[in-house]
Amino acid sequence: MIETAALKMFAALSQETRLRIVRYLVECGTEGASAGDIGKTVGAISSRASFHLAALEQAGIVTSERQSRKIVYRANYEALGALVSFLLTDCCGRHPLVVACCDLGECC
Amino acid sequence: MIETAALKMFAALSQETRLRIVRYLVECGTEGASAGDIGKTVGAISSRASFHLAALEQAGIVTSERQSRKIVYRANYEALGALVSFLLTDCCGRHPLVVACCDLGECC
DNA sequence: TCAACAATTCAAGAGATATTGAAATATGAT
DNA sequence: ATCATATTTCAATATCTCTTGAATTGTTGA
Repeated sequence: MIETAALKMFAALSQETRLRIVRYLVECGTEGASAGDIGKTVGAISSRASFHLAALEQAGIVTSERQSRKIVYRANYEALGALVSFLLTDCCGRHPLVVACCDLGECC
Repeated sequence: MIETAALKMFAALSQETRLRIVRYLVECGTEGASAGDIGKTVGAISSRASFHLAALEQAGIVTSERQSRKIVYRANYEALGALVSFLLTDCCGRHPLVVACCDLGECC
């Protein structure tokens, strides 16, 4: 993962509404959820939900697909995994204290 | 880790200069580095380095300690570990795809 | 076609963030 | 005391981000 991509992802996750969206979509799994559904869940009017969903998609954290009238959003697990990897490896050099603190066991 | 703390840390890491500072300080280990040293390393004039170091300290990502004339900054490995944990567990629910993508082996 | 539903786009305003250079503070050496 | 070093603080400016409500686009069903 390139630094600029990580910066965009961190920026995307640094906003309350967007972080809630991500957590909700991770729960939703491969089914995903529609923009309207997401907006209701996180308490955002349509334009606001749309704004933040666009930001998340721009950052590569979610994907979107039109399904008839609705647009279904899904978490991009690969991207999230890459970000965890970036943070753990590229930023923290898999430092023992970091590994210990995040309960990763002995394998890391 | 509480959500607001994670939001602050993500915001702190979403800025190029600050991300560079963090990566440098992680390399420096327990010795840490002075503000001037950090500024030169990441290419920032003193006031800018100071501004970003304050932001990182505010977010809990680094600590500071005066040593005679210099102020030594150090990476807060516990906080970074907690953030990795938050991202992996609270945000991604340790989803198999995420775990796989970030090369965490079988233990997670 | 027309009405409804779902979502995005747009414009405007408020607020936050980043950069710079100058001034201020703190420490140590002569 | 005075000076040099190290860092922070401040003011001004520019830019980016977020929110809202209204207008627009796209899709489906009567």
